[in-house]
Amino acid sequence: MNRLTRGKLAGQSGVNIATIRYYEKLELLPEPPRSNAGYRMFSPESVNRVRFIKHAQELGFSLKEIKELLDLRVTPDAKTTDVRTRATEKIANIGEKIRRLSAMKKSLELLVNSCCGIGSVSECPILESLNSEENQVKSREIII
Amino acid sequence: MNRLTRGKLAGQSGVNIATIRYYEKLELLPEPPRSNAGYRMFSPESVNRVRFIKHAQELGFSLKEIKELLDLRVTPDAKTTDVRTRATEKIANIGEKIRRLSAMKKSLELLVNSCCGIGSVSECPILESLNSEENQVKSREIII
DNA sequence: CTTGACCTTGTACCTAGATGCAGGGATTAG
DNA sequence: CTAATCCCTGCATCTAGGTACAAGGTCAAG
Repeated sequence: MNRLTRGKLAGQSGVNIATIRYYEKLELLPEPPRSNAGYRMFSPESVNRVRFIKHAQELGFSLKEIKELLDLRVTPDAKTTDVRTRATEKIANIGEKIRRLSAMKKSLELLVNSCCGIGSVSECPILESLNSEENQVKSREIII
Repeated sequence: MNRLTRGKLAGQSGVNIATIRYYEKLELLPEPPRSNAGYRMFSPESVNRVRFIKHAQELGFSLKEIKELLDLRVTPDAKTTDVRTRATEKIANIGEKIRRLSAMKKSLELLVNSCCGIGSVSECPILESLNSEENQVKSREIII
């Protein structure tokens, strides 16, 4: 079955071995079965789980939020509508992040393009992304 | 000129007053002029700066990275090519974040859509986003 | 059957980011 | 004028996330 010790899991997912332990404590990783000697035996999918956690952190999610994301699934006992509600909230949340990142990207692209021209560039170009964000919020408010 | 004390800046940008002080120490905020009594007099634009910092944090940027983003501008002394290089790197970095968030969003949308149907849902749907990420990486590698 | 590299647990420590407190001055409302 | 409320500085503390260390058990190579 090719199960992994804690060290192997850490190595393959590119984190410190103590981090695995920490994630176990926070219940980000399911409690793994143990060998006779008491060694943890992680499933190979755990590697993806740890990688996902690291990626999600880089996207600004806290470990608590990441746990919520990982817990989003349809199980026999879970109320389907509840799962759907939570998932929909997350989708909106993620959409907002994408919109903000896009605004930042756009500002930087403007900066790069203006570098070669004579176009006057604002004092702090990236701050412009905030303006476009606010404009979007305003227009949404007007619509609503 | 409508300048702001530290408390006012904190209030208007929705952060704790001590946070402003902390950001000053890290040079995320330019050192403001002082009143006769030694009070800080922030410009109104500082509010946007602080808001930008908070937003960028939610997108997974560290304060150090945020400083780099804020420092991206064309100045008489700065080498234009250098600014452009750094900005281009940031753009790529942000693009990657957008791709990952989009993958996560897609997985969750799949989950929500499958909620009402009979479609079998994977054990942990959001982890699927990783797979699509990796596929993209693989295809890029093949191309390169 | 021993040695080195791994595993176990508990506990202490570290960094980033933020916040609180204390002791003293400035400002403003009554 | 005085009390409340703000501001100043230096220093201590807090949380999240992560690491390190120590004392002991296990396993695999030689």
